[in-house]
Amino acid sequence: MVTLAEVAQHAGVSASTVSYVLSGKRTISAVTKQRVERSIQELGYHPNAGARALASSRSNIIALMMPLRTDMYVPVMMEIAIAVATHAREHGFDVLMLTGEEGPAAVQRVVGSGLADAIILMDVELDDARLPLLRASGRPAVLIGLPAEPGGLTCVDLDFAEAGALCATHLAGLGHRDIVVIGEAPAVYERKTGFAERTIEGLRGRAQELGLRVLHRPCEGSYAAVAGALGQVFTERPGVTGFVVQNEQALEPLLSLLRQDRRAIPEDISVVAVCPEQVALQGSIRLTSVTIPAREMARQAVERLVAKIAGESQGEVFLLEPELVARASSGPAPAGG
Amino acid sequence: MVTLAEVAQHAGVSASTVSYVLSGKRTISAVTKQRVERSIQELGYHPNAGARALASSRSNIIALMMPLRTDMYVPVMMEIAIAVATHAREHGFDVLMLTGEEGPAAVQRVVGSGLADAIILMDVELDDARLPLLRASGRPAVLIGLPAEPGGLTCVDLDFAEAGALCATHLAGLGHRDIVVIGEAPAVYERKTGFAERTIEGLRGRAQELGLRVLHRPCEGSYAAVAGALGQVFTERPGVTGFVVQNEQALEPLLSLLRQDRRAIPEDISVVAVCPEQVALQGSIRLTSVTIPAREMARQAVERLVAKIAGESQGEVFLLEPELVARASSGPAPAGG
DNA sequence: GTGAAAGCGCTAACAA
DNA sequence: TTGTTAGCGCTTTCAC
Repeated sequence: MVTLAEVAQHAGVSASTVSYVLSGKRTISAVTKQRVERSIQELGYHPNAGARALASSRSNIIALMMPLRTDMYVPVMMEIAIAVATHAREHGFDVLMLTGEEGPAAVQRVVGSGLADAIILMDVELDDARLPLLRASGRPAVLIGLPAEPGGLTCVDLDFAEAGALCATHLAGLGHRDIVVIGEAPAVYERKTGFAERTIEGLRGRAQELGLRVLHRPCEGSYAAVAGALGQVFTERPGVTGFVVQNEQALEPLLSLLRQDRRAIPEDISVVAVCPEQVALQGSIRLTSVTIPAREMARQAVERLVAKIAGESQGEVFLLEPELVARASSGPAPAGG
Repeated sequence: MVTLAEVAQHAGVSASTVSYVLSGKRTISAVTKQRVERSIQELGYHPNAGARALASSRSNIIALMMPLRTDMYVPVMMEIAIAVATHAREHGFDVLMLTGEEGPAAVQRVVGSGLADAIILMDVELDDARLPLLRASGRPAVLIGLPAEPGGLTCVDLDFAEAGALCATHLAGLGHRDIVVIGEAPAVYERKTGFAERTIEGLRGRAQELGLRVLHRPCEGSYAAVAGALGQVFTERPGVTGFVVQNEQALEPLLSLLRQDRRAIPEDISVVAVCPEQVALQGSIRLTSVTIPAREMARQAVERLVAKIAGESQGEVFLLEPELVARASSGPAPAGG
């Protein structure tokens, strides 16, 4: 293994000079710099991560804590994780992947040991057990999601209330009066992550202003569950003309069932989805949707975190402005109402 | 920050004793051990990861290199990643997530710096640029996937050839004579990851033995692409009665289109999928399938890697035996042929 | 069964 | 602009 000392010797300079060439924390003459860089090349030197972390008390690692449930919401999570890793690298950080299984203790472990300089928490619950530990640790942290009490922590999330409101506005603008929301699985609401609730609240508020009638149905993503929900919905609300769907898994079953039921989209029924753009585009019909900007959330989370590590930022809540893109799945409410 | 020295002082023992209590690498009297453990508790001590890595030249970190493409094959990748992290923790390792963007250089970086003790590579291509670097580094590594030249490297993968063969056997056993394979997107074949090719080869070989006629169609996962492929297929092979699908995305569109086409499953058409179990179970019909055992692959990869880190294992190829589970989507070939 | 002490490879004062 | 040096907190050999 090549060490900094060997590089120094090979280049005929002191160890600190090599270190400073690497870090750029002090001005080095062009010649010296070149000599050192050449030696680094020739010897194939890689700074030892452990030694560096010990001496500088910075590991240049960000911990990313994933959700507890593997099955849920998967594409978004994956997209966020990859984007976090990518942006972290741009700032010289690597990403340590923590799963939920270890529980809140994982926070203490990686932070207490100095393994990670900072943490990003995904899938934050309203009253998340990890938050007290995080606050106590004093380490920089960013939450992707919005707990009930952000108090001092930095949060990045989509403004789901506004997302819901946008759906209501869009459908109302097209003349719909009676709409149904197919929501996430009941388990999601039970876990109290908040985003699903915020969506429906925002939607309900706007619906009231606009005189829309709303029925909300949490629903599993399986074909059978969607079929069941749909059956009930059409019984309870025969006049429904608009669907808002916040449940990736339920989307294809829903479209498929409506088709079987000879209800044309968007002529008879309009559908608006809250989902990642990719999902809105890949199905049997291009869906009008409010995009969940996974990458942008990841980017912001990393930027905020890096700023905090550098001591340049305080706890704040950043809600991304949602955008509704009208595509082929929504249109004017049918005349007969 | 609490250090080992402080714990030692608090417990009235030497630093090395505390270290040995922690590592268990030498016998300690019960009393001493208890005293030390109490001090650790009381002071809230966490061993410093950097110092530990420096002194022991072991980081207790495994690097997991994800695929280059975010969009492809996502649920399986996510499942593997989570399972790798979980099993790694069981062996005291954390997992560093590397994305493909950094390219093969990432291998050198994490391994050269001692950041990671070992690497797991996902989404391995037949002629993967990372492999020479990996071999040169001499670090323990496990590939999930099977390159053209494993030479000395440990590989874990599903025996896709056998998976393909199982599909042929199953359909032949039900009396089908004319089958179509809906494969992965052309891009997957172009990338030469090999698994898709191995499947079709295994299937073709068995099909020949059993007198099956086979048409293979790579296909994008979009609804439109599947519709196009299906149209062609029924023109070229009007007598087809069996489909084998190795393309998660294409599954729902296919089922939906067959339904629209008034072809009943399994009465008119049998469908066998190669996919994760979850995918086979969640759709509109429970699919006969060969399971892609993501978790098992992850588990094996970690076990092999840990063995290699401990110096107990050499390079070997482990192909997991596939299993076909007959469910509702396959049945006897229709009588009329 | 326990302690003393020499590093591990690097960073960052302090000096020049 | 560069060099000298004292640690960073831990592991592990050597000694008892």
